[in-house]
Amino acid sequence: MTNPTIARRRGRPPKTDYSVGATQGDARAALIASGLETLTEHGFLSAGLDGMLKRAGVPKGSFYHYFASKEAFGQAVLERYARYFADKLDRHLQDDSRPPLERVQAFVDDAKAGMARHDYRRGCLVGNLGQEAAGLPPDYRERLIATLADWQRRLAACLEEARHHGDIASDRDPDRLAEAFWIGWEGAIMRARLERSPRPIDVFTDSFFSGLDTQRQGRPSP
Amino acid sequence: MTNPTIARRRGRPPKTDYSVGATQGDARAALIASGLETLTEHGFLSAGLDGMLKRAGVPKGSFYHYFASKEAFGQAVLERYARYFADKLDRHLQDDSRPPLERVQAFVDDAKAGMARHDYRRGCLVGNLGQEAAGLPPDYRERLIATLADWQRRLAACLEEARHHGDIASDRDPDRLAEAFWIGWEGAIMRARLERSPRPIDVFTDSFFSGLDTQRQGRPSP
DNA sequence: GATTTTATAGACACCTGGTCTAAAATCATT
DNA sequence: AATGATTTTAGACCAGGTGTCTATAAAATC
Repeated sequence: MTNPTIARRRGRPPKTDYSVGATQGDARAALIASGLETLTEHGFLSAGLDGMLKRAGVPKGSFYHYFASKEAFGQAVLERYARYFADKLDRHLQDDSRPPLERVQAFVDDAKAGMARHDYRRGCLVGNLGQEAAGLPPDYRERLIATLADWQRRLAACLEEARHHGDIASDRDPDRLAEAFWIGWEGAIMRARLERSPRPIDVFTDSFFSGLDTQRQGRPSP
Repeated sequence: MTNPTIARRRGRPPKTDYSVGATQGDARAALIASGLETLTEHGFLSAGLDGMLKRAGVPKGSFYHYFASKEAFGQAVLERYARYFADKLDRHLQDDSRPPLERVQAFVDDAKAGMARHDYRRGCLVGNLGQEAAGLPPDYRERLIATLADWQRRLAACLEEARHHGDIASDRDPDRLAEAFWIGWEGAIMRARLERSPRPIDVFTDSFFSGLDTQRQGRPSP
């Protein structure tokens, strides 16, 4: 709502406009940013274009110049979100200055802080759209599944390191652990949003970590 | 869709109609049953009354005779679902003929079979509505939180038994474990629906059980 | 400078979905 | 049997959503 309204002048904008402000002149980017905010909060189906247009300060007529339909728009937003999230994952999970499991915890803390910053009103776009999959165009399903598989690969690589590092029992499969992580993660984000509290995320991650290695349960190793 | 269409005659129906058929004459029950099917698949906001009315064989005009609004209808459906689910839980978790953890697995198998029966198109109503909480009337949030707390109590009691039974490490808190279970459970149901597969449920439950007791990881106990 | 291309403005058509009112059919009572 | 009350229904209504269309303006191209 505090978004700077981009130039509303009629007709093709002057070339120099692009260098004026951050989002100024780039209606498409403003629309996607607005879509990210709205879709992470309300999902796709019950989100109205009008609200997103107003938030971006872009008139309706411009929307269909940049996107073929609301459906195509949603895909663009999802793609952007997936990239944003994968970058965040890599930033933490490939941080060689810390042991692997600490990197995972750092990612969790980062995500938790993000949720708190928005008063636990926004969730994970993948989770939101996943729940709506029944009413979404079929291509969405594939994209969502592929996105989760991508995140799983990135996490599994880090867990594999943790296993070599001795923090995960050697008979556990990092890939399956990563799969379990994202399954539970989506549940935790959903619940955190429902209760407007970070607690579900903590309960889940503690449970996840405590299942990796028996040391964490205060039992002597063999 | 194969639901028996109830009498569509106009005006007040004859008194004897109530004894004719099972659902006949009871439009309210038919509506709730229809709502259960639709809302578990599509959620609340993007579900249209028309579809549910058609499925129930009840004309549109009748709806507001039985319910004050779509919102009140949703609450009635949720209440019904919570009761149905709590009954299912108790049926399994209080089955004294089996050890506690086997009862949990029996519940999981039951739920899995239910999902398969509907081709993984229907999910958990609590999960669906939870994800939509941002756009739902505020009373929904409380009801959803209370419902999950109720399920948590029922599961915790069973896990407490399991702890006495020696299947759970004595330093683990059954209540917190139960909390973690439902957090992950909702994630698993969501993912199973997205992938139209029981695998996410298996991955989650295996992960949950393997975190309860180190014995399950093939390590010698102290 | 004339033409074409790109971008915007905002009304409008069309549809769907939730709500409400007036009417229809039956019951209850005299 | 006639009248009034009760229960159910049909369909109109209106708000809000998506997508379209024409007019306009600036820039690029010729």
